[in-house]
Amino acid sequence: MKSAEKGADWLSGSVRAAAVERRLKPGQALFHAGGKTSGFYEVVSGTVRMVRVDRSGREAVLQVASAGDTLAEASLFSPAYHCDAVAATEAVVRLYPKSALLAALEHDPATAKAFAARLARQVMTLRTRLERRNIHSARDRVRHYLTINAGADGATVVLPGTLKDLAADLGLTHEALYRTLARMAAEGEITRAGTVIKLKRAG
Amino acid sequence: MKSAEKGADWLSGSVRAAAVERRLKPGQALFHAGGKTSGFYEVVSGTVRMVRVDRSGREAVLQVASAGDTLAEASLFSPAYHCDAVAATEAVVRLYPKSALLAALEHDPATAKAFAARLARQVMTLRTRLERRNIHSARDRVRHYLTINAGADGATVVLPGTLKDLAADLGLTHEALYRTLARMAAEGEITRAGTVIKLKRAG
DNA sequence: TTTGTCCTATGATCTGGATCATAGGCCAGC
DNA sequence: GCTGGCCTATGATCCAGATCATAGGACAAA
Repeated sequence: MKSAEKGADWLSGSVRAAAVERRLKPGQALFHAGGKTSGFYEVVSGTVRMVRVDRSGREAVLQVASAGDTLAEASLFSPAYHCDAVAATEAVVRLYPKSALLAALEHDPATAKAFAARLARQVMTLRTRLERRNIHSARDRVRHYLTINAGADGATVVLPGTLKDLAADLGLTHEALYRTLARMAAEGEITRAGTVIKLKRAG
Repeated sequence: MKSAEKGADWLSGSVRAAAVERRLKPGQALFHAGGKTSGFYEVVSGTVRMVRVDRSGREAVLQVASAGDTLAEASLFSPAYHCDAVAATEAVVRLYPKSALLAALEHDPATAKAFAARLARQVMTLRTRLERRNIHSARDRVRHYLTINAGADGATVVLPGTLKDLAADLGLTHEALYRTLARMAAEGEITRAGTVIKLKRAG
């Protein structure tokens, strides 16, 4: 593969070829609210925070993007950014220029379809994650996660990261998650070997 | 069923013209996991629940769609549904046939762009709502909401629904929200007249 | 007018998860 | 081998928000 063709494999080669990488120091801004949009970004490494600041100086975090995440997709369809993006750590981002992607959307139906498909899938998983946060009990939240992420056998879940990562994803402290998993295992609802969890029959 | 050109104004006329309405009784299924996908839906009235059931019979809700919401967008890019959709109440839904939308994506760049734009905006707001749920304190959650939803003056928020609706959106009980708003008003952080809230200078 | 429903509101109590503290295991780098 | 950092794990305590209860007001239907 050509070096230029790294990153998001759901984008067509021409769009990926137009991508530009940029290195950021902690605290350095990627763009500011009101600035002219130049495209959307993919985080290669580090983390970037999107922040909205109101007149009274209060800040509100809209998103924290880590390696692999994309950000500011909506800016493709708007002339100006509507929030600030600031590197929270040393970070590398890849810019996919607006013009390249919009041109692809116009002239290349396959790319348009792939782009829409990715966004639709993101909407789906975000809705699911949000729905999970409506569950109060830690145990039911874990059940929800396991049920939805069970593999082809409908019972086995291989965690994509550490238990701490999962705890953050579930909106629990890691302590609460450890305890919950321990209890579920003790009561026979699951069996566990490291980050591989198997759901057992209910009842 | 009449296919008047109502509903989703972000879709081209030709797609809207192809829409089909369907009326559901409580408990009636809209589609089942594994079934061939026929398109995506918009809820006209009532509420529809998307549910995933695992081998052991456990259920997990993926989404609860109410009037105005859309569902199963991702099914456009997949041959089979991956969950069940069941009406939770008497409901009316509008089906946008897969073929019509996919054809539009291929041949009509404007529609493709509008569709992608809508999805991108949804991704953005969902990410923001999810981020908000990471905030533990009720007060900070309300602040986050107000800051992000402040109008052009950066201070005034007109709620789109009732306080109960807002409480649900924030992931709080209505009692907790009432108390939090009362305290914020008492301490001069906000002023409130019904569902119109004004942010005051930060303390 | 009366009844019923729903939103708003606030008091009293309870609890599950957050927080704080401690410790063992594992691995990378020195 | 030793050290430091991080993940895993569990105990003790605390507290914000959930839950339960009660009540006034707005509004629609009967």
